[in-house]
Amino acid sequence: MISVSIIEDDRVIREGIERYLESQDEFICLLACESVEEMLQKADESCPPDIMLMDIGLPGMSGISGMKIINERFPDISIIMFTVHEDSHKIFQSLCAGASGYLLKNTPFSRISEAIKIVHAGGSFMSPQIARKVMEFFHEKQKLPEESVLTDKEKEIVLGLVDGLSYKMIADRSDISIETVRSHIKNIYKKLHVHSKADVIRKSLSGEI
Amino acid sequence: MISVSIIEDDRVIREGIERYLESQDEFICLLACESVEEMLQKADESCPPDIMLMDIGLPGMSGISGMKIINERFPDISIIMFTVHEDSHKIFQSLCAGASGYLLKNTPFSRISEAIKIVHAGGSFMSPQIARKVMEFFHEKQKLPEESVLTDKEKEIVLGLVDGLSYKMIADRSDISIETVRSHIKNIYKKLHVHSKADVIRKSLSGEI
DNA sequence: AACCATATCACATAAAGATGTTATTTCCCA
DNA sequence: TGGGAAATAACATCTTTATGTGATATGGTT
Repeated sequence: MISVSIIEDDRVIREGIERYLESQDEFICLLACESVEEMLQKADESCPPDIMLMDIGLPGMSGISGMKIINERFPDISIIMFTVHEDSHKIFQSLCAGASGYLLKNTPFSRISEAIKIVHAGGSFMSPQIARKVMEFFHEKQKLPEESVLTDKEKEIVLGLVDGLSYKMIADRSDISIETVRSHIKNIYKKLHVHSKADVIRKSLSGEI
Repeated sequence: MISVSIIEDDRVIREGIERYLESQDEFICLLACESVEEMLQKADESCPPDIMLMDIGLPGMSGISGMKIINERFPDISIIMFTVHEDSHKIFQSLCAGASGYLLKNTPFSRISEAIKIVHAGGSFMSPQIARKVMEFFHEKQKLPEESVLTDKEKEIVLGLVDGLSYKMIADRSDISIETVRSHIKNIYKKLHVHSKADVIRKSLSGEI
């Protein structure tokens, strides 16, 4: 018998899952709340669930913040995120915060119960779209040997941008005119196919340049 | 109809999978080889399979080296690693080399065909034990939880900046006015003692926020 | 009830950035 | 030896940022 608690603000979804799990012999649904706050208030410290199924986009405290708290207070609970978010940031935030599973909301009930069983058995489950993003995260690490297309001068300018300098400051530091800095930056943008300083900084810091 | 090729040195396993796939209407098995070298020699350049199922521990060239070559020569093939290895190093090597799926050899046929279908549809699949290791990789990343001075909303804005969005785009994404974005950013700058987007991006990417 | 942090929005303005066009000089190499 | 990057620079123009001042609404704290 696997005990499960649910945090999900959409009543229809919450009660749907609750009823589905209750209809299965192998599950018992301890609590179904609509916010982390409610869960924290109602949770029975002496009898935590095996699995917590929680939404990310919750009223009040976000699921990601909530997960950290729940993980601290109940370290034995395995948490499965349950969300519409396919946004990479959210996914990696969730994984870093300690999720043991990541399900998209379009997942059928049968799959949800399967994921719960997998996680309870010590495995992890991600919806295929999520798994794809996670795998792509690793793939990118691989395409480092991309020799920079930038010239030495251009790299020097990029370093200035990364250091947070303005065009004027870069010009002073390299002892060239601000117009030359502009010129270099225009070329850098063309070569990297970007249109803002932010993109250059991000690419540079993530090792893409 | 999904076309599949197999590289697996164990004849029993190889032919077992081949026969199973051929018995299903939705699959066609193009090639079943016992080494990367054999595959490379026999492969029909004009008609690559949709999916390549390959072992890691192969005679001659390893599956990981082979995957890199296959990925280069046939960039459209999605590769599913199929192995007994639960060794983290092998897993991450495979993911970095471009795998789209990772199945343990104890996976039942029905699950294998399911994984192939998922990958063919653009998702990814990992056996639960593998998914667990991948997730644990991220958990470790969460070392020192330095509490940010920023509010959730402010963090949301910061993410927008890091993504290279303009104020206008951030406003649209968060469904607030650009004036509110300005307002948040002013507060963020004050809290972080910075005076430019570049500084925020750098701090954020280097984990200072 | 008064207070404070948060989130929202507006107006204003100076500074910085993005982008196009054009031009000169130097140095390499085919 | 002439063509082509690379570095330098100027001018123009439009967009985006940075920053101040101020206002309203909400929710929690004291």
